[in-house]
Amino acid sequence: MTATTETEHSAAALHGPVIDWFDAHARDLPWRRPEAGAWGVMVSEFMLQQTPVNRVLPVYEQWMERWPRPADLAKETPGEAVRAWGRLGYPRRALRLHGAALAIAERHGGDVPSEHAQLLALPGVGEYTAAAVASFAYGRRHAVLDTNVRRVFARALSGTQYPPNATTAAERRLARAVLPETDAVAARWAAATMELGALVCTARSPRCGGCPIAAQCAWRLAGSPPHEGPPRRGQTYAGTDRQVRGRLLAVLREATDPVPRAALDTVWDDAVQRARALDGLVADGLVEPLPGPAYRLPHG
DNA sequence: GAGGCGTGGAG
DNA sequence: TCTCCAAGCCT
Repeated sequence: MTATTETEHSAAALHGPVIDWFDAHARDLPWRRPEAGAWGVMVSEFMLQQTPVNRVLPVYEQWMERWPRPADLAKETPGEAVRAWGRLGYPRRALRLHGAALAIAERHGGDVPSEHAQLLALPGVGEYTAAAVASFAYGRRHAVLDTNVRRVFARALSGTQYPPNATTAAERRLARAVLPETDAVAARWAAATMELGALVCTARSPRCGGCPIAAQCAWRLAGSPPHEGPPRRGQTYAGTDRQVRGRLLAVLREATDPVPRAALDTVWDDAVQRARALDGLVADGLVEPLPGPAYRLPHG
């Protein structure tokens, strides 16, 4: 028996338990309901990129009520998308979601595309998000490799506590090898492995007592060895340009009229860093400079 | 491929 | 308090 065949064989034994567990324990999230549609799935995926579910929920509800279809968002200025994004973080995602809505309205007749390649061509849609939308919204068969799934596979299949820092070709190969054959089961498997990673096979303290595949988990069978290799670099935040950008944008989100530069000067003492951060926001298209000088969220 | 990019909750 | 980390993407 080849290694690949063996992997597929042992993986097949995981499908049932993991999907059964999902049927019993899946959270009732709004973007999982049928009425969410492909657009709801896409909006949720953008918001969930690096932001926890609990913080996404209220913003998602407001967003979908205000812009129930891509064409509705496409009519707005990008600044309105940034404003409605609120404090979810990484506001470039709001800009990209607005850009994706424009592209969907123009190139796809207002309907979120179902093909992976077409999704991937949209701004802000990478390998993960394209696979997630195709799988969750359209039931297509794709390897959906997010941080949760990578961790579940690292433990259950590879026997390590954590996956590598960056996604490797080996991980993609493994994810494809264990993907169920049919579209419907593959889509269910993708959602189930993500949920297992989010609720049970968590990064800090996994709840192995509640895991449907604990008895087959390669990491546990190896004695739960600690992580080897370079520690994952913790990102410092205090004092960075990111923090300054956040403060500047917070002022502009709250303002309805253009904000004079003098008003922005109060958010950070270091004038050099403040100017650099503001320039960066302008360069990113998150802020529009006006005569005065004054600034506002982008109108066009 | 490494580094930049927000924000806030949990341990 | 401080560290970690949360459904990534882009350059």
